Amino acid sequence: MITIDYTDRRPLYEQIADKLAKLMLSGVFPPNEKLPSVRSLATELSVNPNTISRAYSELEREGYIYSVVGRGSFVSGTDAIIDGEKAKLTEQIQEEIKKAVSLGILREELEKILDEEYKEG
Amino acid sequence: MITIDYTDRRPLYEQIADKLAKLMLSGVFPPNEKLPSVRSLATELSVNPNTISRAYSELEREGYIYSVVGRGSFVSGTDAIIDGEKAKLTEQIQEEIKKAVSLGILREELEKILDEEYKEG
DNA sequence: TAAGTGTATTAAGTTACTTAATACACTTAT
DNA sequence: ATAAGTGTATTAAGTAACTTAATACACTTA
Repeated sequence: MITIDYTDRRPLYEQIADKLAKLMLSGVFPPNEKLPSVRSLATELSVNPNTISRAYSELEREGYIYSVVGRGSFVSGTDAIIDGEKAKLTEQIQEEIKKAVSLGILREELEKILDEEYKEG
Repeated sequence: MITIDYTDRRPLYEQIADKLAKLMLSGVFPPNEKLPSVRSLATELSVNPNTISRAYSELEREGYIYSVVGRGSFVSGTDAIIDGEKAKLTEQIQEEIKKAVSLGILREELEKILDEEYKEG
């Protein structure tokens, strides 16, 4: 479900939180769905439970999930926020692509990046 | 000339290299201009000379500057600087596209932006 | 009651970054 | 020639964030 990329410079908890967020946004974990328990996900990823706990804390702080002692962690509905972020990010990307064009970066270069990032991962 | 932002999560050498790069691109340091010496900039920023040395090494690796023992460090020609800037912008775009993917933005949306910006004319 | 849940604490280990103190070979100015 | 200034390299030590490890607690569920 999640694979850890050890070439990634970011801390594990951040990387795991990001991938979980992506899974939630892609619908693998719909709103109110129960996430894997801290201990089970730690075992699955061969990582310390504290690391998962921190990843979940970050996700909770960002509004993606909510956790209840004794019950588990659950996906919260964040669709409105996400739509806003999408629009903002899209504008940002367009600005950077404008800079790329003026610097003479070829479209093929950017297509190559799209191939990488939209590969599955 | 340069101020250090201690809320920035990146390492000092990277932050300093970035700001120097921007100064070069904005023309504050024209091609072939002599940069501050490792020791003087270290003193000015209250930072260890090794940290400046590493920042300069990064800039040299990226083609922004060239260094000569006994003489100093100098801004490279415009072409080299632009190459460095291209590399940096490409990295930035890749980061944003990563975010786009995790937000569920479809590839087609980004292709549409590319169509707009790379339209001939 | 037993097992599973999130959360908290303390300790130890790891890694990258940073500082510090030197040293070297070289260039420039005196 | 001498002194000062240059980039670069090395070794050591310190710092901070991250990670692992071992427990413990309060709670919920089967």
